[in-house]
Amino acid sequence: MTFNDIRVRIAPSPSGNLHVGTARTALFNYLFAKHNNGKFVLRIEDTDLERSDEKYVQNIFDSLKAMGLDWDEGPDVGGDYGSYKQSERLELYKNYAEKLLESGHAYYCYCTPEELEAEKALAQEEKKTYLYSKKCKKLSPEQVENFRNEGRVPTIKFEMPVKHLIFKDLIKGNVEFDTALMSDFVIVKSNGIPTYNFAVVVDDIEMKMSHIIRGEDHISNTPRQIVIYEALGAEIPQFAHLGMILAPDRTKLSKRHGATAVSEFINEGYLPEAFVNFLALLGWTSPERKDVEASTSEIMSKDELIKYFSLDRVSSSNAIFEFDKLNWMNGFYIRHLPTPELFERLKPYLQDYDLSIYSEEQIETMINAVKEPLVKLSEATDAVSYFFGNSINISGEIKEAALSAEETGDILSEFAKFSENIDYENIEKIHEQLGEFRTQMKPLKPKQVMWAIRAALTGRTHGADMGVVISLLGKKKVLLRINEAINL
RNA sequence: GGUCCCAUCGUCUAGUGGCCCAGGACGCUGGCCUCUCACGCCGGAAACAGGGGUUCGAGUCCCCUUGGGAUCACCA
Repeated sequence: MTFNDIRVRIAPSPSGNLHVGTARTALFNYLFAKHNNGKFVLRIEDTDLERSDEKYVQNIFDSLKAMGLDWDEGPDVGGDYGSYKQSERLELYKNYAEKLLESGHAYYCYCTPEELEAEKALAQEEKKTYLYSKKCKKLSPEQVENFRNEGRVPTIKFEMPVKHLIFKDLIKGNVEFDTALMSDFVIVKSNGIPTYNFAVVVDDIEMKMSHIIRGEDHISNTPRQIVIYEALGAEIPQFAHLGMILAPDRTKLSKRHGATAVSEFINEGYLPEAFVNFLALLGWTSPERKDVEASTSEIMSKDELIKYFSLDRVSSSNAIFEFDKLNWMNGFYIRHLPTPELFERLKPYLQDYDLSIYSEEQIETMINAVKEPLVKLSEATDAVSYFFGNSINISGEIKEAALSAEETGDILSEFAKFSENIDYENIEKIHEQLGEFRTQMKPLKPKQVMWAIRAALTGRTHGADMGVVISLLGKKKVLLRINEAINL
């Protein structure tokens, strides 16, 4: 098999928004494909009529696109092996099921759910592994006729061949199963819809997948899928099973741990590129890079990830999803974004403000002054709030902390006078003038002086550079706020 | 419970028998910078789950124990 033949896929079921686990699997598939000059395919597995919803298909599209994981073939862009929605491939599965029926690998099963339950309960009681009795395998024509008349609609079951099965997993190594312990299983439901294990195999064969990279929750499905490949005489793809992503409490990542959908993270203000970078490092590490400092060697663009990615550097164990590193990384990306670009990304979070009162240049100055501590874009809303509106609210807490000292009144009234002559247009100059003011206020401590002015002007005990604050606010608002603070 | 997978700092991990009294990043922490928060810079604490082997030598190979995870559907 040449490198050009590499074809991988991500096959989410649209029964919810794109989950971070699925997103990470998609990423690894994407990186593997791109690194090897292969194709990355998107297939929607919507055979669960009950739970599938078109709105989730849209969410999957949007999330994948936001992450920059563009697919070469998929429901919207098409491809040589479509349709890329399972619900539109029903005829195909039917044909394959027919083949299996003819070759004797599969048979009709008329058992009712109740009968099956009873068998399982019995096995449970005897503490034996449940194996279907196969009683429907050798039904006489009369019995079939009777069941039909009763109105029973059969499922199609695949007969599990008994063998010692080994497959070589590209991440886990050899994985072995004894199929004698595995029951015959349904491949076509009574409603005519194929089950997952059957549909994936048919699709992966038809779509010529070379590698199946997925979560290790699928390991136990693998032997069932392999025997279908064999029954169909098809070439078996290479498997690679990724460890799970766990929540900090070491259980499966779920809603109760907070956000689990990629779209939620993005809406909260995580940059897609930071999120992708973080996800890539959950289970994979770059080989040592001599072109960069160790301290930033984990910061990688999509192109770098593609360049360095390989399956043999993927960890075989589970990984815990901790926010600390994601937060740091997101902040790092925010800090390093060119200002105009950052402004663009910040706009959705600044909608409540009248940005037109400032020039583009002033906005950029403002953004640069508040961006350092941002962890998420959404935090910008609060971080710039005091640059807007005339008066500000000063909470009792702030008043207590920064404006309650005896000298505060003096500092503020002196500053009110001083502010008449500030050069508001020139931030550098303001810094110098602020220095002069601090000297003027001696022996009061510089910190105390600045603390009071900051609190009066911003209602905060910390925030943007005071030169920037004063410059952007301008004389009118500075005076207004100082006077309001004096009269507090 | 059966079957399968996994096991290095709190977390993500480097490590493929000697280069490791175990390296990096995040977090934590001490200091510097400083008008605040932060950023940045310099330093620190912090791990090979336990027990047996194999070997001149084991974090690295084998076995057992323990722990964690996954899976046992007419869901995917």
